[in-house]
Parts: sequence; C-alpha cells; structure tokens
Amino acid sequence: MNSLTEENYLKALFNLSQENGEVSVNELSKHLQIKMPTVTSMMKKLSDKKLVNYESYKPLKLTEKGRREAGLVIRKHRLTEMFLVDKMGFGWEQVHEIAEQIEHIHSPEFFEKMDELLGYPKFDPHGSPIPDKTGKVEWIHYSKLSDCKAGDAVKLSAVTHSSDEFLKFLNTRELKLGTKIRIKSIEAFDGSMTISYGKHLSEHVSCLVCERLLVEKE
Amino acid sequence: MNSLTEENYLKALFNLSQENGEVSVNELSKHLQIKMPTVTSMMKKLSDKKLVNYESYKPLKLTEKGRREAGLVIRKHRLTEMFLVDKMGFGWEQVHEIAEQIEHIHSPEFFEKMDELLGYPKFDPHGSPIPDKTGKVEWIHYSKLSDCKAGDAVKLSAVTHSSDEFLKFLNTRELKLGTKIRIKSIEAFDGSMTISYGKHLSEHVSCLVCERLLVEKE
DNA sequence: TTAAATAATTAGATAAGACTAACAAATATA
DNA sequence: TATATTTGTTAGTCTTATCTAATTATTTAA
Repeated sequence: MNSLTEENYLKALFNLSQENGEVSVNELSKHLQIKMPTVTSMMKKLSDKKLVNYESYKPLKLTEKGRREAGLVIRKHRLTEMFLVDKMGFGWEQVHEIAEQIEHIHSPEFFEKMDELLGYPKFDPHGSPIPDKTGKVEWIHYSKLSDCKAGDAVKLSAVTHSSDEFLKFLNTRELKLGTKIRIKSIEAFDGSMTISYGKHLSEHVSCLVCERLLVEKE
Repeated sequence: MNSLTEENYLKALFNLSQENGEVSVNELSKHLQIKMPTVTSMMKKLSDKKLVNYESYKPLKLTEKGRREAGLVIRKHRLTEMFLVDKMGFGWEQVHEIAEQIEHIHSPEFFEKMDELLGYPKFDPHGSPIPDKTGKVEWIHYSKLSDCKAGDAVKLSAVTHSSDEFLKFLNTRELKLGTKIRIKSIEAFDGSMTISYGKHLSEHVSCLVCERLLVEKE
C-alpha cells in the first residue's frame, strides 16, 4: 500500500513522463513544489519498492508496476471529476481540487460504484482518457491548436490544464469540448490566433491558450 | 486548520462525551487504539489550540470551539453516509468505512452540494442527527430497546453502532429504521428479548443487540 | 578545454505523530 | 489505612516527509 505522499509522486511522474517517458529530478521537484533533496530521497524509496527505476544522475522512469499504480490513482481522479460534473452538477473548472483529494480514498467499491453510475466513461470532463481497472490508459494523440494552420477546421477534444482560472476563461468564451473551431488567421510574431466557432465569428486567443487546447482535425 | 489526526481525536472526544461531557485519557486511548502517552501529548496540543480543556489527571472536555469543530467533521461524515446510501445505492452497512475517509475532505462546496442534492437531511442512515453548518447538533433522546419493558410497542429510530457485521445482522433479520417492534418477553437472567415486528412474529435478540437499538415509544 | 552555471546528492535538522519504559498519581481493595 | 491496581505523565526513540547547507556531477558557454 502506498502512502498519500507516494501516490502523489507516482501521479506526477506519470503525468510528466507522458512525452518521452523520462523525467528529471528538477522537473519533478518544480512540479510538486518540493525541494530536490526530498525528491531524491523519495525516488530511492520508490526504487526500493520497484515503482521507479532510479540511478544517480540519470533521468527518472516509472517501472511497469509504477506506471500501473500511478494509472490507478489517475483513474480515481478522473472518475471522480466525471462524477462531480455529471452526477453532482459541478462545473468542469471546480472539480480538479476536489478530485485531488478524493483520488486518495481507499475503497474499490466506491470507485466501482461511480464507474457504474456513470456508465463506464472513457474520458473525464477535460477530455483526458480514464485508465482502465488495471491502470492502463489508451493514449490518444490529439494535436495542439497551436500546431494547426490557418484555414484548418478542428474539433476541441481536450484541454491540457485544469486550473480554475483557465477553465473559467474558456467558459466566458463559451469554448467547450466538442466545439467546432475554424482557424481564420495566425499572428506570425506571437502565435496568437483568430478563430471562429458557434456564435463567435471572430475571437482572438493567445498562443498560451492555443497550446493548452487539444483538437482533432475534421 | 486541523490535521486529519487532530480531526479524529476531536471526533472521538465528541462521540465519547455524548453521555456526561467528560472523557478519560484511558477511554479515548482505547477507542482510538492509540497508546495513552500519545493521547496525553495530543491533548496538550489540542489544549494549546483551545479545542480541549486539559489539566493533568483531570477528565478531558471539549471547549465550545472544539465541540463546534468536531461537529463539523461529524456533519461531513453523516452527510456522506446519507449520500452514499441515497444517491449511490450503498447499503447502510457499507458506508461507515468510506465516510470515515471522506469526512476529511476539505471542500465546503462539495458537502454543500451533497446537502442540497439530499434535500437538507436531518438524520443519517443510522438515525444519527446531522449537525448543522455551525457544527451544532440537535440531541435527541431515544431510549435503548434494552431499557424497555415487556409489552412495550416502539419504533426503531436509530442504532448506536455502525459496524458492518452488526448492520448485516440487522439486515438478515429485516430490522430497519422505522420498523415497529413489540416486546413479547424479556429473559430476566441475560436481558435478551423476544420481539415481534412485520412478518417476524417471534424473534429472539440478545442483550447486546437490544443495547444498540434506539427506539421511540409509540 | 577550461570555467561557469545548473542539476543532483549527501549530511544533518525539524515537525508530526506514533511507540516503549519508567515513574507518579489516583483509585480500589484488603 | 496501607497496599495493590489502574490510570496518567515524562522522557526518550522511531518513522515519514519535509527542509537547508554543503558538496559533487554534469552540462553549457567562453
């Protein structure tokens, strides 16, 4: 059984290693807001538990076991977010903080019941895939809106950040998952875009926003 | 902000001091399964935080502030139990363990939403009153079934123990809250009773069980 | 290719919350 | 009332998870 703290390290490693599978101590330290020596010592501990491959001065990698256990925590997080939105009436911008706590509840029955009541959902309210009961996650490769070209027609399928402020911003612009977007133009010097969707015929969005929106080409 | 550990001590003090308002270190130690020296030092800490009136070798008493904060934890526990039973379809014997964990979630909105979805319930699935938003609880004085006389007709209104095994036992006997019970006879030597209710015309229940059933006289 | 900057580790300290062993106070019993 | 038992406290240790300061590797830049 992993402690709440260990679960948080595993989850962070899982999320950070999505790209290349490797994470530096420094990255992990910054992401968790925990000083590097503390991270180093936890990596040794998780290495003893066969959850992380750790060698001095080498990048960190989750083992298969570590990936599985991290996946199970993330499964609980995402199921919870879905439950809060679908069954309790929260907005997608409100659920991250609550799920961050509920993901550590130890009760298979509780999450089993959520899953059942939700009808076994495959994605959470931010478009992230929900790992299966073994902790495995189907990795879907969406494009960033920022990587699209002027003229492209795409569908908003997920967001990469779940902070309250960012999602509230999307709410004010009426940008939600499923929204069909057309890229009217891209500013060459800062990567910001002018897009149209629904009733919004001409909205300007910054590069930062574009990088956080994941889309599927139509 | 109290730690999870502190919350558990407060809650235990609250529950144990229902009778006379005072609890001994020994009692608290046994109830929490934590050795006495640990309890003593935590009492000093809670005393510094003005949550407990602590003096060496004197019985423990929650302060007004302590009672309020304990009440708020118990409110979260009982709202959760109600939610699990009413909105998620758990049995009353399954919810204690889960609520024991969820009661420590820090999110007023989460419990506010539960309360709203449940229609502001006054009692949990075991008949215990749910403290209000200030942590205050309406103390209702039911009788123990074991204190009733032969011939009494009563209604089962609450149970004093929420363990899985005990509640499963009540399930098998189809004893639920609201059940009208008539006491047919009482064994003088062990206090066990023969009772009738619903389709059960003659059930024998031990003294231990009678002490855990709270009833209202009709 | 050496010096500077960055990243990582080691060593040692601290706080929370648990423990045991030993002692002291209060209560119960002979 | 004197003694035995039970209850409570003190002192000191352990573990987990954090920190800072100092040191060592590695990487980057001159």
